[in-house]
Amino acid sequence: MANEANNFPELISHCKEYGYIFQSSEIYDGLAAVYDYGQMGAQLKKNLRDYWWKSMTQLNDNNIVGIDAAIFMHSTTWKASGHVDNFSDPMIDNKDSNKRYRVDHLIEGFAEEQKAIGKEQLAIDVLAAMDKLIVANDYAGLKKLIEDNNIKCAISKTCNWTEVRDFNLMFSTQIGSVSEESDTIYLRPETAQGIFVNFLNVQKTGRMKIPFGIAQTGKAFRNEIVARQFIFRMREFEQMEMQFFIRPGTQMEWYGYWKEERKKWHESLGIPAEKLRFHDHIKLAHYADAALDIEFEFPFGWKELEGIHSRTDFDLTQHQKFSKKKLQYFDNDLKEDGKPYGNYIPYVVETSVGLDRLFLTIISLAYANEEWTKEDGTKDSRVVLRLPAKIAPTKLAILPLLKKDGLPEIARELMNECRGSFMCFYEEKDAIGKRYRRMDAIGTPFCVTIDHQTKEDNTVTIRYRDTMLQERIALSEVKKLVLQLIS
RNA sequence: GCGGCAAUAGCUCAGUUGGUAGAGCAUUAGCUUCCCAAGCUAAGGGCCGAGGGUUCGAAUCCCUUUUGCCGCUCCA
Repeated sequence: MANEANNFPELISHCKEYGYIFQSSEIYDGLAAVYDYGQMGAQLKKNLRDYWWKSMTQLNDNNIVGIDAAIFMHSTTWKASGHVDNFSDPMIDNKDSNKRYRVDHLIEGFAEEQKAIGKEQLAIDVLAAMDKLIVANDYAGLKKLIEDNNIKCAISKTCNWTEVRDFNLMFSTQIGSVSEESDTIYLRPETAQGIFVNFLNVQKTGRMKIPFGIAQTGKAFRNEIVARQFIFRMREFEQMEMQFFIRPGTQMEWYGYWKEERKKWHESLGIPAEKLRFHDHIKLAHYADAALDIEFEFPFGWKELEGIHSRTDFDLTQHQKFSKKKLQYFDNDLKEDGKPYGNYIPYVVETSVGLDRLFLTIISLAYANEEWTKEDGTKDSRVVLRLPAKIAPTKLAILPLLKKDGLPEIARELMNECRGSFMCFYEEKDAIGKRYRRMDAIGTPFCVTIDHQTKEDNTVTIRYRDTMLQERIALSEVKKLVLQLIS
């Protein structure tokens, strides 16, 4: 039935055609790796976000509260987190070997070689020129310096270089007066730091007792050099993450707990277990003592959907150091020896999902271009989005069979009854079959049709998207039934 | 970033050796229609991704650029 072949380009067209996703600034030829969500997409994305938020906070047994921190943060935040220092060096690529070098390392290496063969003055001159250019941020000058001295790639032995580029992943801007260095601020490259800097605020004002979690959804920004595959890797994206604060030494236990818990959550959205897998990180980031990805099999391969990281006390320790404010917790629970655990900086286990990636996961699973043979032997087909009813943008389409004989009036009445409880769509144009197909294409799980019989016995036809089956139910039961089916 | 392919209406595409754009579907208005699109009538919609060049004349040839997909690379 469904297309087994790679239907990714088809899915991208469908997303555009039915108002799910548009390229940003499309009338100006677009902006690379930035996308807008349309009228359907925005609602689906909101439903996914709400579903996550509710299951993390309202329905969770583990004492989790939500916050909404600003995108702008004090610039010292990113010094503390390591984002500034680890990624601010100009880089250059060799086009033949595809090897990437830090520009200063490349030139220093050349100077060492010159020194070794006795050309000390040249080495000194080159290094002096480099220092001047780096201070001036003169990237074109650096490239010229490399070319003028015929500095070669160690692998390809060629001098075929790209432009010199700054590989810092953070976007920067100015706040207030634009002239002073200290006014440079960054668009957050991750939402996590907004939680860490608020750790004590939340713990104290919420009287939170360890273990507890702080959840947050929000935009983050990364100036990716290569950003591709539709909405999978975007320069502006939305994260849904939760930092779970725990007693030191218990991190592996909680890491294991959240790993399983989060996989189950994805399965609760109808993602088949065989399309999900864990991928343990071998090379760990500077902040983690254990890390894994929950991967999904996207149309273009297995890729990260969510990250689970045991971040130790790295972040809170760093913020304590840079802010000179104590970020510790007093644990009154008693140890085996009868004394309280006392003061400590909590350890953290993080769960972090990309909302846009979850969106892509859900919609790529839902999309199907189906064909079948009818009883009379003719072919029939439809394009359908089998979105789970609980997150579908529109839940119910209300369709008068004809736009006369008082049928629209009954339909409008039902619309008014239901629209306060869930998203409804009213349509009286075109043949009923055509309207069903349109609802299939945007993923509406239920359609209710009002016909002449409705006027006689107050019953309607409800038609199910996935099975295409219909049944007759009481008009008065519609709202109750749909509410039950979308919960 | 490197390499490959591509860009014509909302979508899928056609456009012959260069002669100032077409189709199907979709959309809108109306008719028809008592439950699964592709009946009827009419209408709207594109200066061919953008800029420059060659030419009497460019969607078509050349250059630059933007955007997308694929492979490699990258992803603290």
